[in-house]
Amino acid sequence: MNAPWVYISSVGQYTGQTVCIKGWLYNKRSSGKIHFLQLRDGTGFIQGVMAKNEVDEATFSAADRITQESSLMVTGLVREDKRAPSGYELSLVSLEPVQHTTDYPITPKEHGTAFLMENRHLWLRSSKQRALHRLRNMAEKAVVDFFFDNNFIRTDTPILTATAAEGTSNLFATQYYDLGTAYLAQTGQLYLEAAIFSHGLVYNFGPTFRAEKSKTRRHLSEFWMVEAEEAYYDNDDNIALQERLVQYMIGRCLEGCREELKVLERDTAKLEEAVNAPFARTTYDDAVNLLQGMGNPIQMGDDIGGDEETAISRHFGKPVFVMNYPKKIKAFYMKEDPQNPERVKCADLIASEGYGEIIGGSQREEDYDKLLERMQQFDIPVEPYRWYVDLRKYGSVPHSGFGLGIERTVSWIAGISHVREAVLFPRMLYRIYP
RNA sequence: UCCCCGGUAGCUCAGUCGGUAGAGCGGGUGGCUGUUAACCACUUGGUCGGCGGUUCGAGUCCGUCCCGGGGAGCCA
Repeated sequence: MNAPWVYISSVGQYTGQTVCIKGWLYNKRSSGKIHFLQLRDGTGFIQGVMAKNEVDEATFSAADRITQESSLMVTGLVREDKRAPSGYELSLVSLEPVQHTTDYPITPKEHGTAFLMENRHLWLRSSKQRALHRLRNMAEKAVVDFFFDNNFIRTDTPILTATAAEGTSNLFATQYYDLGTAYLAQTGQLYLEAAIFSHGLVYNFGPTFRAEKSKTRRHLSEFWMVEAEEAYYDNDDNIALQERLVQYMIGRCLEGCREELKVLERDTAKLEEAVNAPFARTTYDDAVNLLQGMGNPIQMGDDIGGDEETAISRHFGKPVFVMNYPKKIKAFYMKEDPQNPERVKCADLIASEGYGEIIGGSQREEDYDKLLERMQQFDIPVEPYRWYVDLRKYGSVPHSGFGLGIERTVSWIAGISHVREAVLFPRMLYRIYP
């Protein structure tokens, strides 16, 4: 049998022809003299039908014995069939097991998340997980395309660093030769700030590490972040850029991942709204007043927590930028608001539908003396940051930047309840296996 | 670190007032030519998270430890 090997995704081009599919058995149903084999090959799913009176006895009993998640190669005639979800079926003429699986732990029935996380290496094969990671693939492609098309240069920043950007706690430490302790980067921002003086507009995309002892649906110890840094952009330019990026990402996913969003049972109405209408904008002060008006006990000067974010996002009904936070609760490098020195020129983007903060960004302090003053206020030693403050001496310019969390953004687009599914093998407070 | 919830068959769970350990799914056997988490019959399957205590008797009550889940703080 010399049937050509084809992928399920392109099987429609072979209607009426006999083809070979190489893949795995997803599930099987049988009615004694007819077998229904649910096949997948990485590109899609198709049902193979084998009737007893159409094949020899050995072939029929091979299909009878084949088990869930066995690898196999089959040949069959491609047929259009209205009863098939994809519109196509395979009339099987032969079946060759590649490896016979026994006792596959994940059945087509319900499982708890603890069990599924323990079997993450197998869970990835499930259709919802497949859809999710294909959606992530599209979101990442959108990021790269967006920045490329907008004249940004991808300048990936180091993962091993000597210093902390935002305080020394919450960092993973490791021994670095004879040079002392190195830390896994929790941001590449400071390095990107150096790169704008070479390229003007830059971004990075890579893993970032935070040893926060957070156990919530929004936290990972290792997550992927897109960070951009823009010379001569003020806070408003920065926000406008973020809005365009997020809308582009959602638009590409809506357009290119219709099947995946259907598998994920995502109600896409809110996403379509987000693409077509401007995001809301508010200030920290207005948000606090709003929350207080809703009976929230938040005080002026407090940070905005998870519950407050949800309340704000519900109020606006769409993604919302919260701008100009108090200086005291934000990082040292953020630029003071000239209108109000107690506030900084920053913005967090809170996704809609309760998905929380997906972007943190700000205009940076570009003045040498002001920056040193702020570092002093935050008790940050200058010496390890000598190179960073140096940037304010040699052609300093106003500039801004932001970081977007990929898993949070993908979770929102996918409509899933926990970021841990949005990354292949999540690293969390109590989980590093598998 | 703190608060809340949970741990019973391979998986998902039920287990009343402290009185013989249960179901569905999975596995096995048989049946079924259009199944869609197929179905039907039979069958298999237990260190009730560990240790200690109360009791004639503990899955159930008490103490303690371990493991997991969600949240707070912090953040993307």
